[in-house]
Amino acid sequence: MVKEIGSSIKDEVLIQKRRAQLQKGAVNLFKQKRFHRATTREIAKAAGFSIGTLYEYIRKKEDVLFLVCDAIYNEVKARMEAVIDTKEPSENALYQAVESYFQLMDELQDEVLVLYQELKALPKDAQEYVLNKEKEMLCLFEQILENSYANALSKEDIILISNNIFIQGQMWGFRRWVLQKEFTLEAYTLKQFNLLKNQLAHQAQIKERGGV
Amino acid sequence: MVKEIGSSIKDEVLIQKRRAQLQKGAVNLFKQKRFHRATTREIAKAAGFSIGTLYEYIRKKEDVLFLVCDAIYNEVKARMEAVIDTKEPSENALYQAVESYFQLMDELQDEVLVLYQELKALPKDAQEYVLNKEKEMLCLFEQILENSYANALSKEDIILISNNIFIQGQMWGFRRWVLQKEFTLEAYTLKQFNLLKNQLAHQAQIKERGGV
Amino acid sequence: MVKEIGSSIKDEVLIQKRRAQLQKGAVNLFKQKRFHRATTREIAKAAGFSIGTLYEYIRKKEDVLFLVCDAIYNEVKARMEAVIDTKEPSENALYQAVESYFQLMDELQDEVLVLYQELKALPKDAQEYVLNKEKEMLCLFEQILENSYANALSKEDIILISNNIFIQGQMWGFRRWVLQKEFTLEAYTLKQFNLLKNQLAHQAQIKERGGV
Amino acid sequence: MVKEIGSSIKDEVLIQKRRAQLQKGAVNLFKQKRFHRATTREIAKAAGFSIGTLYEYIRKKEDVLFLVCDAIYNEVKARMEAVIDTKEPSENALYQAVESYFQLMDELQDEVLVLYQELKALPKDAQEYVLNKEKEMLCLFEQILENSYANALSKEDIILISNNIFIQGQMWGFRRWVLQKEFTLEAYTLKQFNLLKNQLAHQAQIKERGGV
DNA sequence: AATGAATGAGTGTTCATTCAT
DNA sequence: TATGAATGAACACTCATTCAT
Repeated sequence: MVKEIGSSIKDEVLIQKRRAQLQKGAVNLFKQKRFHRATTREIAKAAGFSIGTLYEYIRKKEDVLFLVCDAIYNEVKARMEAVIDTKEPSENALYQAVESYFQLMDELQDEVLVLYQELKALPKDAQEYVLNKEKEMLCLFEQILENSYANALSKEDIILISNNIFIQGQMWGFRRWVLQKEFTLEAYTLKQFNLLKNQLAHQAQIKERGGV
Repeated sequence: MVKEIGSSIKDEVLIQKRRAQLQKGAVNLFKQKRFHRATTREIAKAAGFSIGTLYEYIRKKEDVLFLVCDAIYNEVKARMEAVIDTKEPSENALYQAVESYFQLMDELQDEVLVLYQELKALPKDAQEYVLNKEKEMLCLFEQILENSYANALSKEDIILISNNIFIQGQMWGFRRWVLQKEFTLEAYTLKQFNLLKNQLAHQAQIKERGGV
Repeated sequence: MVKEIGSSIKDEVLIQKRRAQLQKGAVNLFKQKRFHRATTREIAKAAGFSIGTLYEYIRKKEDVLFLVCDAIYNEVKARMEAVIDTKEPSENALYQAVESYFQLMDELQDEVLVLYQELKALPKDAQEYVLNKEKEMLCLFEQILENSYANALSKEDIILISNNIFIQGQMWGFRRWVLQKEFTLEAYTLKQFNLLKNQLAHQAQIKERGGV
Repeated sequence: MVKEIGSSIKDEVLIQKRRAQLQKGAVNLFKQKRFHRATTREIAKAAGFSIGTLYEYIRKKEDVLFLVCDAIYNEVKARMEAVIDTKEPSENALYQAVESYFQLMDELQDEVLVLYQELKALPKDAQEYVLNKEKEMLCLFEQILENSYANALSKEDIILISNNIFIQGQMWGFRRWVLQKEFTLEAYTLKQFNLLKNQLAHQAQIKERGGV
């Protein structure tokens, strides 16, 4: 599923190049200044071209935001899938997934922050597009949990824990002013994974004994 | 600490009344239409007075947002403190706090959503004001954890777990399209608290044995 | 039938006043500079208010044009009807009508010129509105001809001659660089009416003799 | 008198060919979309070449309009002169001229409509160029009238009647929604010519008798 | 000679804010 | 104290025109 943005430029390769430029410049700009406050002229300038050229590659200001969102999620998904596919489901696989995900959230923290800050400003269809990508990511975690802890966890546990992992990754970037002051990424990853492991271990014990 | 908004009206009681009106109308409006998209005229209308009157009680459009933020955090803090004050520190106290907090996040989910969506649009000093209130809340959880699990948890554990609780509460509202489809608030609270308890239990075991 | 333009101003009397101002200024401006070339800022200035105020009384630039058109046709229609109503159908009545109409076209020549220059730029529904008013005017002439020359003229003659009168009136303004150099309005009216009378006389003779 | 448009192309034959292409495409486009609304890109496309190529054959967008005007008037003049040259001045010659002219106005009605709709948008010098061509046409009618009815008509009559003929021809295209619903071109021509003849006959009678 | 990517001045429109009543 | 008409800076977007290839 790809959203068609539209352009009056004929050279497809050039479009790709310019849009990459644009997306990069835009993220940079949006870090300092939110989408709403950034003018189209500023966006153009940040991308290194004129306002006229900007509008050769997009149709609406909104499209810039979409470009940013799309780039992030594609990156996230690509990286996550690369990690997942190569691993046997196991505690180690879960660790690998969590570590990769947290690592990614660290690297892309600006982009992800931008994405979430602006998501609500996108038109409904673009919002759904992003939420779908998000669902796919949640599914990755759910699958790993399911594969590795099928008999320790209920369906509900899996959903809840996946969500917890998901937002703990984002939290690293969102709440950096608290967390990154107290922890290194490694420490954060290790700590959270330990807490997670404890939960899973405990849930397993409980289930063994036949409790809720 | 109270942010001075400024007003040309002398009657303090009237100011309070009008601002309450304003804040209520604004949240209603912002639920449907983000702050950026809402015009001052719409805000005035939602509050039930004219654009001229609006500007008798605020100085800038931004102030409206600030009013909303302030109202939310005051409410949160008030309720949380009520819980804390009446409880001995214990597992039960933690449960009470978590439950109250989640309950509050459920009740105020629109407001909190609005607050977080717009936080970054506020001027730096207002942002800090909000983040300070947030810190106070985190401290509440930290205190309870400290009081009840002092020898089970390291300082880092406390910080991390407080943060986890904090965002899990917000998650209930932010990710409602996933979570509120799968869980009732009670179930969510119970599940998360159980997972939390398991963590704490496991951490305690570990510490007992003299581990990490 | 009145086209609703829309305004955010509540005082109806003020709206009327401002729109009259606007329409007057706009005609003045459009005499020198066509609608398309005139900027909204220029229009506002010509009307004596700021760009912001302009948009308190219209919704779109187009509305200005509509205001102009509407004012003109209402004026034309009102004046023509005043003349017609008071006259018995007769050669004299026809003369009165033609004279009044030509007189009017002389007085409103700028306005009418503007109207016809810009008519095609109006949205379809506004165009129809104007053409309807035009039809009403044609009918006035047709009625007079019918009443006074019923047995001298065929239906087709009436239509054609009405059209001829109609455009001869407009011609006085449109082709002023030729006609107003050669004739006074009185001379033009007299000449054209004489030519018209001759036609009618001849048609009558023809019909009397029973020919086409 | 030919207006110099300017081109960076050396090959004169190619220039003629491309400009013919351009003029044809432009009329087609302007029928649907007025000059002001048509973009240069659309004009280039309608002519079958790129925007870059368009600007090899014109200097300004305006030039396109000028090209259209020029083509129309040259055609009109050529045809009219063909008629004049081959005819003795007489009532029949007048009929031939009127018929040819009306016929042409029928064939070129789109072009003429475009021309008149946009005339006022042309720069002053181009407007004068067109009005001069118009004057030449009026002169053709004046000459025929003068030659054939010299002693029946005053100079003023000749001017007035020439103008009447002229605009009745244009009227056929301009007011097609009324006239072409009621008449065929032949019927219209015949009717108008009859009315004209009656006028001329009557004027002749009057002059004979020595009146005004 | 032909192309089409790049440019940026210019336009319609919005909306926070002011201020006379 | 309340009103709402007036203001103009600021913005998204367009499009005629240029110029390197």
